[in-house]
Amino acid sequence: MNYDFARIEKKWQEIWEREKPYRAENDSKKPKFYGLIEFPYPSGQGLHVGHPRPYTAMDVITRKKRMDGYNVLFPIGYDAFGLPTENYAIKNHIHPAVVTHDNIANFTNQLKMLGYGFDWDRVVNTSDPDYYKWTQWIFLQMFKRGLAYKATMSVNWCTSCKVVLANEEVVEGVCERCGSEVVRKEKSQWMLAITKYADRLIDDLDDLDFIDRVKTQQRNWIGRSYGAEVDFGTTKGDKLRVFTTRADTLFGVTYMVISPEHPILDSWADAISNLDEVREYQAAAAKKSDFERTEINKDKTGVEIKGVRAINPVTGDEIPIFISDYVLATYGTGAIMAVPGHDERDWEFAKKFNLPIIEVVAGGNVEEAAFTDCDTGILVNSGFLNGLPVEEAKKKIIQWLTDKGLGEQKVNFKLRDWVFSRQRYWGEPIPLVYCDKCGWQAIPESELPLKLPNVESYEPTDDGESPLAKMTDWVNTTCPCCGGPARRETDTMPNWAGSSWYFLRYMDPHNDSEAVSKSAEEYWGPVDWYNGGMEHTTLHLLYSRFWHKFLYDIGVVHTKEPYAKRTSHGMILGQNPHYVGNVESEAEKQALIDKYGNLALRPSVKMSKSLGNVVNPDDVVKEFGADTLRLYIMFIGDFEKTATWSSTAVKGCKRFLDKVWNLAEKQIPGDESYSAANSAIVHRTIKKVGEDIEQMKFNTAIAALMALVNAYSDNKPSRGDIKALLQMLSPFAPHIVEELWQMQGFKGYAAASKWPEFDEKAMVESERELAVQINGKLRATVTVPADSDDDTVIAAVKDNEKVKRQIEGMEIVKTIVVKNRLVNLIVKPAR
RNA sequence: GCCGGUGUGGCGGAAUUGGCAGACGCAAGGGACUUAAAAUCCCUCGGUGGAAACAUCGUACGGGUUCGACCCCCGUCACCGGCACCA
Repeated sequence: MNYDFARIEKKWQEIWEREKPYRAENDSKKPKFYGLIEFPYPSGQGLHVGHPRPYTAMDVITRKKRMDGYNVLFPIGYDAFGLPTENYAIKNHIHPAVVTHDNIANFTNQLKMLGYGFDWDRVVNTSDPDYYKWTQWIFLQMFKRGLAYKATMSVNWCTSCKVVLANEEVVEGVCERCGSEVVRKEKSQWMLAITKYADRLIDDLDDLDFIDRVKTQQRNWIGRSYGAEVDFGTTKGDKLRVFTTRADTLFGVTYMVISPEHPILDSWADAISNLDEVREYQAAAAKKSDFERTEINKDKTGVEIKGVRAINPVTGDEIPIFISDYVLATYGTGAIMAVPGHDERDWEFAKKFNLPIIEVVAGGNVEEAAFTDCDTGILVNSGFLNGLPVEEAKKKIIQWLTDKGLGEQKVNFKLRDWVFSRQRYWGEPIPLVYCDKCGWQAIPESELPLKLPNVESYEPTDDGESPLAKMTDWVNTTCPCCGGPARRETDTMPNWAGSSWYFLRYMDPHNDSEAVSKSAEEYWGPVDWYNGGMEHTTLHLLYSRFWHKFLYDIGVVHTKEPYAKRTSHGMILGQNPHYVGNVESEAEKQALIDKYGNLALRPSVKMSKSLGNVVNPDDVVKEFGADTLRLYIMFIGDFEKTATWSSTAVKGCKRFLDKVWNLAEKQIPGDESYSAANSAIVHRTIKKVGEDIEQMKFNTAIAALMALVNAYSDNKPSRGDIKALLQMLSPFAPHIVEELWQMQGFKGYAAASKWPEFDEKAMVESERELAVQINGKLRATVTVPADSDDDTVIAAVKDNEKVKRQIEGMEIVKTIVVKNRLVNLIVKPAR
């Protein structure tokens, strides 16, 4: 019979709403467990089927933890500031706060419909003044300690959003959100000095339980390299400083390259004989976007600076200087020493401009290619470094340079400071004012929150001013320092601000005197397990680690790191309607390839409206119920890998729940012990499901539950057998389980019951079937009592008819016995 | 180019980490029940040969180590993700 999921799910959701069984207690004696998921951006489209994957996973984990006796914090909230809402508001002339409110209401309904065990009393909303008061407060603390500073610099500018972007928000030269072209623009911006934390952000990864690909990506993004800065002399008599990781190759420098933006060029202007040519190259480089400059990296361009030459500090040789846009102004010193023999880019440039190539590290052929191996190379043609391996030569030359005052050891990072202002309306106002006399000043903390004023129009201006700039009443204020006239900052914070500390607010969400109380933070922190998307690795995850480290430094939090453990889920893809595998005839296939190109070759693709392959969770719940959706999304495949939604495969999970219903809908009499026939598999399943949940192997946990139910179909389950099944199923399918739990007459919530225990001894069957191999090939199986000793096993094997036939006339030269598993007989023909 | 990952039936995926490859599920085929369909239940389901017993091949490809390899080592190919002139 098919169970009435619609009635049952509604019934239990109402009960949970009323009785709040998932509430976390702030003053509990129990051990705590804080499980976190990335809170959603409340978009107008509502929840899509990608959301339930990480949510259900952490719901299952936290439900299991509750059954293990933990005081669990599993919160939810909304990352509510952001551009899509603002753009929608502009288009439809509705206040973004109203749009946000409606979207949140919709999300809340959808999340409740899926039966998640969130603590609904702790919901946070980043656009709520009671929340962003503390976002502003944290920013002010950074400002007061010099970590927030204003700088005029070349920034990424999205031509469509009309807003600056952080480096992390530019993907392949286009805007991460809207996909429009990103150009460079000179603007005065608030910056956060994340680079001051670069070392700690790398080093502290070592002690964290993050999956490796997250650690690796963060390390690569921060991009620490150890090297040296070296001063080269010039014929102008000044110095040109470079950064290099290969100071050992100093004797091999045959020319230098500086970036087109390098400031030293201006001071050389009167000495440069080909100044027009140089200026022309600079102008051409300035016009290109970063993307264009890196896109054409196959063909290097450059201009020699005639009239000024550099002097190699170790050889005293005069060498030419070039400008080229392959040298970045923003990394190192904006100038490099070129060692074409041992650097691929320099080699390429030297070949093109016919510059000399000197071998200073033996081991390759520098006429054919740059030799860059640091592990095997030995220094040659390098004076006092000759004969040394690369690493030793590096140390020796850096010491030499330091002693002579020509250079020093230096660490460089790819990571840039975080561009923190946005020229948009729907974000946290930056709580600073500018006074002509006193400069930038923080507003008094008593004036927080600095609320967003209502504006007539949210349209950003083409010249890159925030819509707030038009609100002169709001902008004009008095200086908190001298009392004179001052103007408010009109840029707002990026949407990454509110999410950089939200996990702390969940610990103490209603506190109006502190961001989070000391006692709440000391009890709940750090987050024990944080699951989220890989796309946030170098954005939210890095930013929030930075903020947390700052809060640690000023004594707000007691741990160096916000998250003890980080895991990540794979995306849910949709079926590709244009996939060539869906059609039979060759002509149709070719037509699809002609029409859609590479797209036609993929069986599954990202869900999108234009492809019409979007799966709406509401529809799935309506047809199969929330429990089936939850179960299927966990069963769909390896949690870490991308998976493709299959509307037919969902049915299998519904059938499984129907089977469970049919087994348990009638009250089973008796005590709560396991039946003799099922005892072993029940114990095994308890072990398997428990361990699999801990390791996020949800698909095999569910497979084990299905196998258990199949066993119950063969051997009628006892009351105890059913109880164990319901308890193990409870984290995955809480509605049907509570209904059956109640019908069986068990007390309280199944979700509040204690996770069943297993006994290793009870797990093994009394008899074991062993594989019998002859010369490594499977030939038979024998059944022996469990844990039989080798002699018993061998005797049983030799007694087996099939084995007898196989070893007829053979001599057994070796016997391998693997306890409770297999026997391998190595035989050869008897002489 | 560099870093990380993946490759197993028609499909999603298992395999106690070196010990019976294909658990569990989907799809498919056959049967039962039904006036019929749905639902449900039973059987089959990697390839080849064979009524069958059984034999033989089989975890991207080529080699190696081992009594034994999806798993370890060497090489090759393909795909996915991240970074990408970072000196």
